[in-house]
Parts: sequence; structure tokens; C-alpha cells
Amino acid sequence: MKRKVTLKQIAKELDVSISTVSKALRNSIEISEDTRQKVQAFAKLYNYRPNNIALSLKNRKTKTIGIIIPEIVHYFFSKVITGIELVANKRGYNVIVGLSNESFDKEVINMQMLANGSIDGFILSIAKETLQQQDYHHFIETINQGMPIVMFDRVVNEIPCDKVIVDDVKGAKKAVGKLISGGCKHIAIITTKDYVSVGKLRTQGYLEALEDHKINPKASLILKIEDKLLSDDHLDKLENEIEQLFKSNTAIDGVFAVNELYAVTAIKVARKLGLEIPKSLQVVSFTDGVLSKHSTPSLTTVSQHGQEIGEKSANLLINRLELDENDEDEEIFETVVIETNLIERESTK
Amino acid sequence: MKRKVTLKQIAKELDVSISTVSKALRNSIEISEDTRQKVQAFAKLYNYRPNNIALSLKNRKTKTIGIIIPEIVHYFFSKVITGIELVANKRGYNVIVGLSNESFDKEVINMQMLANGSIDGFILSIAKETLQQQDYHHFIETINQGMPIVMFDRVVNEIPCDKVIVDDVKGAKKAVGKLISGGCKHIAIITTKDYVSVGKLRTQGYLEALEDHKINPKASLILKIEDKLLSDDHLDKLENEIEQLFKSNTAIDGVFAVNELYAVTAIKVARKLGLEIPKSLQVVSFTDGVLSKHSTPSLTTVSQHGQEIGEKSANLLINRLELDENDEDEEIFETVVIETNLIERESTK
DNA sequence: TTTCAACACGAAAACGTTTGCGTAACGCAA
DNA sequence: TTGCGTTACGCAAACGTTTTCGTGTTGAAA
Repeated sequence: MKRKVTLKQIAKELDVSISTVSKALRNSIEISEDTRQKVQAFAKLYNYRPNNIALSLKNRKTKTIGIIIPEIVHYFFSKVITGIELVANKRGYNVIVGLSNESFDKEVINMQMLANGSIDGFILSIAKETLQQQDYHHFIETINQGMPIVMFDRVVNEIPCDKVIVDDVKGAKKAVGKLISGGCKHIAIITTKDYVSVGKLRTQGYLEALEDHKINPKASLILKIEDKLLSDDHLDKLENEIEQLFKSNTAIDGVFAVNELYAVTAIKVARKLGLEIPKSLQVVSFTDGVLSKHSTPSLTTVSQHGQEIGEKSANLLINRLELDENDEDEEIFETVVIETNLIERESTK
Repeated sequence: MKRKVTLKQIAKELDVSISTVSKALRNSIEISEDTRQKVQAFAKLYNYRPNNIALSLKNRKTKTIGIIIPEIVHYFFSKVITGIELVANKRGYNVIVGLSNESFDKEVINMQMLANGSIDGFILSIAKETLQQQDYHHFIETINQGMPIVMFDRVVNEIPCDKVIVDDVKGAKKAVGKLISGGCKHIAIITTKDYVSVGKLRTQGYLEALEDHKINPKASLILKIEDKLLSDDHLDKLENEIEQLFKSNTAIDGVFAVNELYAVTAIKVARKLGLEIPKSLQVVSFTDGVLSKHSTPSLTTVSQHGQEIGEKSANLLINRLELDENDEDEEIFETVVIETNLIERESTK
């Protein structure tokens, strides 16, 4: 087992100084053609590669991006990571991942673990618990220490950083608009409690779409699910709530669900109740994931372009990192909106 | 914007030496109660945290694990990462992720980027292209440089490292056994070409199950899909192939699919052909992912326990890392088999 | 012969830690 | 006064780089 070879070892072996070896490898003109070749040959033979940690210490940057997301077993978030990793790699950066598990504490701890030199900047999406508590001091402190953050999807406006979001309101309006133009008169929404910002915004889009078409919203058609029901254990409870919705509003002919799971569950329940999709009930959901594509009937969905969000976030962050070096701090932050688009499939007419 | 405070700054500010500060913070008995408190108070005030990179350089270990997987938008792999991150975090490690995208070159490059000091060891699952080319020199070299590897799921035996796998053969036998005991006489398998090791093993399990029950395998019931068809673009082609299978073998009353996508696609095609699930056709798939749980009918699947695989892998790796320190190199490698289990749902009787 | 570039290389500092060892100052016993 | 043991601290090395600056050796011009 040969350990990794260092400059020092090469230097000793070739009986020159460390600096000579370093310069030779970097093709410095200070070094004679002769020694340069000798050193390079030796380095190649022993497969020399500069030690990243030493470089990080010297250069005071790690060429590594920290990602903090609530969970990774999730179509949207993993798509975002794919996008981040893609451009990070292309631009010579590595990607280190922390999962907050939707917990405030884990989010804070994860950030602290990474903020002490391990990374150059963060890309993150805020945990639900953090949104609920509205405690953002860890973001502020990180930024104050000169470490830039890019937030995506779940953002909060008062933090001074770049942001990449989807236009949830507009996306929801597209979805509901599709139902309306498909002839639906009684459109229900299945959404989350309001503290989840995206749920709130999508609900807002639903209401605006109705208003635009002079349809009076009915409180009984708005089903706000306690968010914990997303975990698989509470599937029964979710089904029950949706069943109640349908039973007490038999006129429903369209459903807008703020995520795939709500949509497929609604379809399952509707079928049980004898409704035909899309003939007597049309369904549109948010998040164009694997369920939408492959369940039967396939779902008409609002695609969020997760990968694009990841790519944009990474580019924003790296741009800022590589700008900081030379220029003064540009304290102008961008908020990029990635357009959604509606993918029409079998669950609508 | 106050930059991160260092020992040197504290030392200068308090007019003591760097070593005094360091020792005071680590509660060394060499330091007087007085200075210790002064230093600790100051450090707390300025929120001092030791720089990870400097520690890594000094200790020659990074407390970071590198993960290389083919893709991340994938239920199984993201579950594995969840498991890895869980125990890594608990044991004080970070996790850095590289995606090979099933490409040999990206796998090699990713490993090289990380192997130069950024991490202490790898957990990985081999890219399909690598399996096809059977070129494993990058693994061997990494190991020779003293960096341990743990392979999971897609492994190759000749590499000297710990491995965590599922018993694909046994899992497949369970799946096919379920179909047989449910009364199926003509069971088809939808699998991948043989170079994908798991596809090959699951096919083997299928054959063994048939043999155990004295059923003669028929070549026409074995459909081997060219793997690229997993990408969504080629869904049509996949459907066509499956349709051909059904049409030329009308007696088929059971299908074993080696992944969820093949299973739901088979169901979709079968329905189009007028077959009822599970009455006239029963389906079992491998990989207990989101499709299995939430599609209609829900799928009976072989669960691989991805998270457990991740946890076990991380524990194996970290154990080895922390053993290397003191003891001699233990050159005894483990191969842990995580048991699968069959989850019965609506797609079987 | 003297002087001075040009050349080719080495020494050392710096990045931020930890730690073994040396030592000044002090008190106290001989 | 000498000697010795504590106590409380500082020095310096080490981890592996890069880079600035200094310097010894040439060869050639004056």
C-alpha cells in the first residue's frame, strides 16, 4: 500500500527543493528544461496529485458547495441536486449534502458543521419547522461571516441572498385555468396548511384563477391537509379527509392538488366512489414527478423544472464566489423565477 | 461583515500566544484558570469555531465520506443516501456526493476529484458502463492508496473491499414464488440485459424458482430490455416490447418485473389488452418505491431496504476508518447481505 | 580582471491547527 | 546563596501547498 506521494517526497527523491518541484510541475520558467522534465516524469510515474486540503487551506477556498435540503427521497429535490451537481462539476466544484429532515435543529447543526471552512457557500431550501418558527438567525449569521447563500423554492424574503423560485401563483393559475377551460364548474383544491409557503402561494393562485373567471370560491372546496400526512403512515387519514371532501361536495368535477401524492390519492378515492377520470372528474397536480408520468391515468401536472432550478442556483452561487475574489462585494441580490409549464396528460380532458 | 475569527486573532487580541489560546480552549491543565476563562469568554463572544480544513490537514483525515452513485433521481439510491447521511452525521462525518450518470468517465473523474485528500473513504455503486467495460482500475488504485471503499448493490467480487448487497436471487425467488402460490402457471419475466448484475441475478432467481416448482422455463417468456429504455424518452419502445410479449404469449398469467417502471408499464399494457389485475394477471416487481405504493393497483414488491443498506455501508466504512488509526490494517473484508422481504399489495391475489 | 545580467534554484512565509518541549519566574527547603 | 520543583506560558514543528524574494553560479560585456 503506497500512500499518496507529496511534493516533499518527490523533492527528497530527486534531491531538489520542494519549491523547485512545485514550480517544475506548474511549468514555471524559473526551472530549467532539464529538471522540469525530470520532475514531471517522476510525478507522472508516481501519479502525483496535489492535496486538495492543503490547497484549500492555502487558497482559503474549498471549491465545494454545501447543499441543505429537507429530504432527498423526493423527486423535486433530487432533480435540483442533479442540476447543481451538473454545473458544479463542470465549473470544478464538489457538492456536499446535508439533510435537515424538515427539522430546525438539524438544519442549524448541518450548517454549522459545514460553515467552518468546509465549503465556500450554501444552496438550500428551508425546512418546514424553520418556516414555522420563523427563526432565521443561522442564515443571517452565515451570510454575515461572508459566506454566500442561494435559496431555492422555499425562500424567505428578508434574507439578503440570491433566490431561485418557481412562480407558484402563476403555475397554480395555469393548472386551475386548465380545469376551467376543460369545463369544470366546481373545482376543489387539496393543499397544505398555510405555513408551508408554497402551499399558501398555490392556494392563492387557485383563488385568483377562480376570480379571473368570475367563479365564487367556496370554503368547503378548500381542503388544507396537516402536513405530516405526507409521510406514508398517514395515508389512511389523508384518504379519509379526501373522501369526506368528495362526499360532502358531490358536485365537484375538478381537483387541483398541490402535489402528486394528493393527486393520486384523490384519484384513488374518486374511483372508489365511482367517479371516472377524466370524464366526471378532472385532476391537475403540481410537481411533475414519477407518479405523474407513470400512474394510470397519467397526470396533467405543473412542471417545476427542478433540474433547471438547480443549475441556475449553482451558477448564481459560483458566480458570486468567483466575483468576490476580485471585485468589491456586490450587494445586489437576484431573485430568479423559473417559469412553470403545464404538461397535459390523461387526467384532464 | 466580520470574517471568521482564528486562534491567531484571539491570541493577538488577548496578548498571549497562539498555543496558549489553543490549550485554553481545550481545557489544558497547563493553562491557569485565569487565562483559560478569559480566552474562553472571548472565544464565545466572537463565536470561534476551529477551521475544519486546518484540522483536516493536521489530522490527515477529513471526516468526510464520498458517495458515488449512478443517479440520484431514483428511489433506491436516494434512500441509500438517506441512510448514509443518517449514520454519517451521527458519527460526526459529512457526506459529499458525486454522480456518475452511469458513465465510466464521470465515475473515474469524480473519484479522482475526491481521492486527493477531500475524503477519507468511498461508498459507491458501480456505473453500468463500468460494469460493461469491466475496467476497475480506478477502484483498485484508490484502495492501493489506502483509501477504503464500501460497495453496495452493484458490486464486483474481485475488488478487495467491504460490500453490502441484497440477495437478488433470493428476493426474485420470493417474488416468483408468490406468483406460483397464487396460482400462476405461465410466468413471464421482464428484466434487463445480462451485464447489469442485478438484472442477471434476478433472472437467475426467477429460473430457480421455476425449477423448484418443476415448471419448465420458456425462452419466449423472458424479455430482456436494452437498458437505455429506462430513460423516459423510450417509454414507447418499452411499451411496444411488452405488448409483443403479451400478444405472442396469451397464456401469461403472471409477470415478474425487475423494477417498478417495468411493472407499471406492464400493467398499463395489460389493461389496454383487456387483462384485469390481479384477476387474470398478477404482477410482482422489485424495488419498493413510490410507484409501488401509490399507483393503482398498488404493487406487490420485493423491498430492498435501501436506507438500511446505506446505514450498514456507512457503519462499515466508518468502522474501518477508525480502526485503521490504531490497529494494523485488517485485510479481512465483509460482505453483508441485507434480507429482502415481500410486501403484498393489490397486484397479486 | 571586473562587473553585471541572466539563469536556476532554495529558503521561508503563509494558510489555521495541535502538541511536545523548553524555560522564565516563583516559592521554598537546604 | 544555592538548588529544585512547580506553574504558566511560548516556541517551533508538522500537515502539503504556492509564491515571493534572495542568492550562488555562470557567461559575457566592458
